[in-house]
Amino acid sequence: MNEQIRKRRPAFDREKGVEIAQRLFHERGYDAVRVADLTAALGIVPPSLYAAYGSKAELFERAMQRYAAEQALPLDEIFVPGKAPAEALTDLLVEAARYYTADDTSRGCMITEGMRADDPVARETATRMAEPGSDGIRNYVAQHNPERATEITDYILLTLRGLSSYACLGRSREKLVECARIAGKSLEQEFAA
Amino acid sequence: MNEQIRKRRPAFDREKGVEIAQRLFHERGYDAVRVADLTAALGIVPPSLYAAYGSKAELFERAMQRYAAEQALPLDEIFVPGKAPAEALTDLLVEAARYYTADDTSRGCMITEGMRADDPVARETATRMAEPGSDGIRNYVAQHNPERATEITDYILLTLRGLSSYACLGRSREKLVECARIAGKSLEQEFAA
DNA sequence: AACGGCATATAGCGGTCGCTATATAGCGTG
DNA sequence: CACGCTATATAGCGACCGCTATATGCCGTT
Repeated sequence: MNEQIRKRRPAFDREKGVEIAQRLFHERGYDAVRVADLTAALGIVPPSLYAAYGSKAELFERAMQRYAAEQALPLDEIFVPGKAPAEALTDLLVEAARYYTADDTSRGCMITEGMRADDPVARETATRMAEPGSDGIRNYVAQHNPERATEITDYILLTLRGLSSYACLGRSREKLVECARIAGKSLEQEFAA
Repeated sequence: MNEQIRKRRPAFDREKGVEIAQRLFHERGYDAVRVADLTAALGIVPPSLYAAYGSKAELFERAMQRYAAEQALPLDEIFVPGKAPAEALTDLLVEAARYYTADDTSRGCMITEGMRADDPVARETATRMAEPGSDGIRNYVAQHNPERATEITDYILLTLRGLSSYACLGRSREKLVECARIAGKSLEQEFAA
């Protein structure tokens, strides 16, 4: 009795799996997502996940690469030449506020929050992936105020962390945008001639 | 052979245990601290911990109460009557920057970071314990700018989150203080008559 | 049609988690 | 001293973790 034969489903879509994993990791954070959550969401069993991606940490890295490629802040569009730097950087903060509240399932910045994971491998991966963004901001700031570039960039990055954390708490988009605007007012003084 | 008798050590100091637990939780966060870490640090075995504190979550609550009582920002000293509100709130941010970098083992604000724990019970406990501080700031702001009290308070709380998160990343006290000062400059405009 | 290789499935490993049933040591009380 | 109570110790529970050894169904190739 109960002679159920083992059904084999067709091969699953690897890239689609990364997309689903990205959503899960972004929604709950690396530590809170279990391998069982991933396999359930992907409709597969653990060996398929490991055969396809190697490990939970490697799947996380692929998910973050996808995130960075698709949902990174468009620095090029925000840092247009000729725009006042204080205005551009305020736009960056406001745009971040909007990105971080794009939907109520994915909260905050996936990379920023990944840097705070308990798992050291995930943390280092996220920290590494955060560098291009930080460098992009630092380079832009240095072009307009080289003497204060480090301080201003730290202030921007710290405010971005505040925005991401606030988003993770479920604070509204309006609240975040308003905070971003207030934070931007400090920049006018920093870039005043 | 190996007839080792069971030695019973004298009763351990409950309050000292809370102090040690506070340091551990503050250093690594609720989720990253295991019961085994706590019992090892306290020099006891699990049943003693559960007999004394009930559970890991209850010990965390007692540790946070101790933290709130001993290491909360001295709002009364910072919000002195007659002081310009922008200056007082900037002092609050700068003082937070100093508190959050008091030593290299306890990073950030224990309550602020507790609100981001994966464990829902710990998260709710921290969220509850954060309310008096938030209310204190909101009340002070409302006394000087009732129309913008919500927005300014959100900005302060968001910046405090940024400071705490930056501290958890190991950023230096100097960096945090400088960020706090820059953040404070927005407040001058908010309170300008 | 026959078959080799691989992606799937079942089942479960070793480890760790928070927590506890049970036994015993030592203190306070008479 | 004798006793009872409580806080300690031993030992381990059940659940879950990330991960994998092994078997088998399916596909592409010939």
